[in-house]
Amino acid sequence: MTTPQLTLYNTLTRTKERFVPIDPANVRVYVCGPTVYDFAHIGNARPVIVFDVLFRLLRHLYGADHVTYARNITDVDDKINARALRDFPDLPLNEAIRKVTETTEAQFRADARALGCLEPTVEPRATDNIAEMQALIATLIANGHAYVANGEVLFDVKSMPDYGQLSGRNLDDNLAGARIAVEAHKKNPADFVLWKQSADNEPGWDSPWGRGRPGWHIECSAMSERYLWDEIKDRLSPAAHQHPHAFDIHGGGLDLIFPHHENEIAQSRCAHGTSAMANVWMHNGFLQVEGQKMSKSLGNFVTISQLLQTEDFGGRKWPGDVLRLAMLMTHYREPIDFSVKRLEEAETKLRDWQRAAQGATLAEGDGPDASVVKELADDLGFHRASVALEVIAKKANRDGGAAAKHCLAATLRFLGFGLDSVLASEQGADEPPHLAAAIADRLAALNAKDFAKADAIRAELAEQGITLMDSKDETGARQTRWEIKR
RNA sequence: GGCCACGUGGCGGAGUGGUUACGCAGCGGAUUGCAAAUCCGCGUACUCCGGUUCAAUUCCGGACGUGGCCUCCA
Repeated sequence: MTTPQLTLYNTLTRTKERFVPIDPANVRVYVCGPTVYDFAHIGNARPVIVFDVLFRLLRHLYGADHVTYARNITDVDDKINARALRDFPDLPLNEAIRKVTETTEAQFRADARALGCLEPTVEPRATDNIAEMQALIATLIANGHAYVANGEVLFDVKSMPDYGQLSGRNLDDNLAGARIAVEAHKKNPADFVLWKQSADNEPGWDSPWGRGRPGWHIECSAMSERYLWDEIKDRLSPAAHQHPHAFDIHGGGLDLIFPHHENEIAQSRCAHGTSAMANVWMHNGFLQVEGQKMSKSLGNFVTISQLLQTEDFGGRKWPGDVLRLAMLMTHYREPIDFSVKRLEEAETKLRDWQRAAQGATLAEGDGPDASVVKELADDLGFHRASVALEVIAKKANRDGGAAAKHCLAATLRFLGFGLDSVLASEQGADEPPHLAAAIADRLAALNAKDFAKADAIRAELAEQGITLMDSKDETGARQTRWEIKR
């Protein structure tokens, strides 16, 4: 089997391109992670899931030990401060902030796990990288790309001739919008903050520019530099050293293209004097909820944990991998209208696959089917991959489909799906009490041709959400399997 | 106002310059004591208006519509 060529859509060039890693032995990916001030909502779940699929695919194509995936945790931010003051008014600010960020971060990790996502290779926190940010800022000042004004350090966008490449907009276009507040101390209205002063009651770190805190964009420039270049550069190939500081893929939501990613590029390229921060820029599309923009005021704001743990959405709880499939049913760059119906469809599909894969025993090294990998390798064509999966499932359901069954199970595992999350079976440990006795009674009734009694037992179980499925074994004796809706 | 996506059957969702996936739901059949599960089969679409072409859902232009960014945001 030949390894398929990976193709990815690059926002920078607005085309699908063959993916060529700078160093195939060290494929490097950075994705903007959450700002930990509140529960992650289902919109946040999309990039987490999409880039998890990319991570899994890269590990498959290049080897699990040859991919570094960094996803940051932004734990310094004015929204966090506000939340800390609101929720813990009696605590000292730093302690209150830690409470907010620690609980939110733990919740985020739990959510990501429930969605079937692997942990990234590194999950750096902004507050652990303040020194790196300060060093980067100092370099930008020394290079003439940043200046101090009014107690702030600002990036000078005019100092970068090709600023705006990623978003495809130039500074004059932005000015025409006239929605950028003009601040007198800025040389140019589009100049953005690298470091800002903190009041005594705000979190802050000492710096050459006074006690303050970093701007948002500088965090990602500093952390990607540290974890995708500085700390691993000794292992990188000579070819990689031809392109110092640059890494392979940078991802995030569509909304981050401007200004966040644009500004990251400006900072990193100007600090290091390079022509590219990352070679490929990938952005996932947005989602709406039941046809409307998700917002707190509309009351359709749904968090991941609400979906998993409460009955707020559709009157029931949803398994994490159903949410995962609902998210992946649509290509990652297309918009999604998130709805109960969509979740139900995902669940139906997942249940079919899990039924077809039931009974397979997997070994550790069992990998995905080539047809599925091939579709994913074409710009993460998950939907086409799921069609390939359906083909395998059909084979598995036919007589003598043991090989297909095994292949299906291995592929599901590879894609991050459980094998029984929407299916409870006799193999499961959670058999309801008295079920075995009820089934035995019913079989006895059937053998005595007492269909009325047998059907009564079946109806009673159905009310408990248990579905019975009769079949016959090789000898012609009746067998009963069961499933629970959960 | 500027920039960027998108518009396919009841729903989800691929794809293609000519023969029009796939899934769900629906319908019919096989199987079943009856079901369920499974298998087999069937139907309906390419926003609108121009243009290019022997031929467009697919290419070009325009209109309309939806969403996003331009300010914190996945």
